[in-house]
Amino acid sequence: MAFPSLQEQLDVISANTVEIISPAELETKIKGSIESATPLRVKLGADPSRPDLHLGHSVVLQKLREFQDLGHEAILIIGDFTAMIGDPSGKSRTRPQLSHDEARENGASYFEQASKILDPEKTTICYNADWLGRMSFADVIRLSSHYTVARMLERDDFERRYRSGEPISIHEFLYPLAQAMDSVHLKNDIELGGTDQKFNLLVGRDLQREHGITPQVCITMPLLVGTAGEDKMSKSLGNAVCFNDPAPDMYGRVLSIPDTLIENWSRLLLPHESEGRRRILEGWERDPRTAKRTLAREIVARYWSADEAEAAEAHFDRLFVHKKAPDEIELTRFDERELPLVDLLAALGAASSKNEARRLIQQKAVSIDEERIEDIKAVVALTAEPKTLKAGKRKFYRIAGGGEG
RNA sequence: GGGUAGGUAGCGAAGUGGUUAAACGCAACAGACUGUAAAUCUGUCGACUUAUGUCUUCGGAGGUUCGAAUCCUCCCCUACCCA
Repeated sequence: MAFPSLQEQLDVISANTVEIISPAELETKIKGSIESATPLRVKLGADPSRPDLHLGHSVVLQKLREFQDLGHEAILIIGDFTAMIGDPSGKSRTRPQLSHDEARENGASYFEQASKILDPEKTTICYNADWLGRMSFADVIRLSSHYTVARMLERDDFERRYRSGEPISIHEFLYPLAQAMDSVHLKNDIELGGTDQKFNLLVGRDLQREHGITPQVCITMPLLVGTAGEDKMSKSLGNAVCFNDPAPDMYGRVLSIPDTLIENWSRLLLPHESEGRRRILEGWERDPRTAKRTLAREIVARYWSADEAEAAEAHFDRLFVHKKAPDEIELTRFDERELPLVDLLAALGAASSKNEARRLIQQKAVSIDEERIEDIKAVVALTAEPKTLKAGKRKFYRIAGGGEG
């Protein structure tokens, strides 16, 4: 196929990037690609130990998609080998060591989710256990001799942890090398990653060079800030919007971001040519409410559908703007004819303990059929006719009793 | 192998014999406010009971004491220094 012109490609590729190492090499590679009519091989590593993709992942996936649309080859590497070892880095010490099957399964799930952004037909998937798993201990030692401790400690988080006295396991030093081996194996032209991957990407570059391969160009993308507006988006921080979040949840979560994030999210998460993106960027300062609603609808539409986005918005308005109960709530039927409210809340899962249930009641958070209940000893009559129970702002239940149905 | 400093609730961090279910901060939850939020204010934040009492918690196991997160013994874990 014919590739777009050099300038066209450079414009698309460099949009939203934080750093390109190096722009000159990128240009050379693109030129070569056009001349030889050969697509560039663009690598993106995927961590299968966390198979829940969220909007943060989409920033980099989107960039990979842009490469695909330019006619280049997208290679998704599932790090099944590294996941099998288990990565204790930093806070998540409980990160599980996955079995090979689990890692493959998660990898498949990752690909399925990523297909909401990527063109699955044009995506090559590799599993790095295929080559890393064949290395002998001697191979690993030889590999590790390419890098020094001092250079490893250049990495931001290693340096920080070392200085603050947090443990760093030896094998963590091997992760960048393992990832770099992927680049040596694939002989890819470009590697994408978030800014937190910069060090790892550079190791790949070095290692390729030492193996006599033209070093990859490293492209880093910004890390998306999470819904709370502070830290980067991450599942464990609870500030993520996941690809698989139900449409109404997704809509609500996007709508709850601070106004200051509207512009950044729109730039990073909506396709360039999108009409909504243009409207938001033009008008968000004047009317943040409308802009944010547009943003939320666009995002939901992308992962679900336009119809579901509309429905999610209607649902949200009903619940939070008009403070009404949602249309459809699952009905829970009890055998008893009456139950203490406290027990009821615990049984429904609205509270994790009876103590917590009492607290909710005392805090005026519980109502039945729009009627607030403040007595912690209240007993609820369970009739055949369902009642609507509300606990807090967003927990709704429909309850009914009487075994006779 | 030797030494030093540590391991306290989801996280961070006080507390070194009793009035400590354990200060304080963050997170979380609820209420008020609002365009959803954020910010702010108020409150809650081990469990069971609802009355104010019981039970379980301060790395683990024992022990001393009327009484221990706090003292003793052994063990496990982490960081740093020396070898």
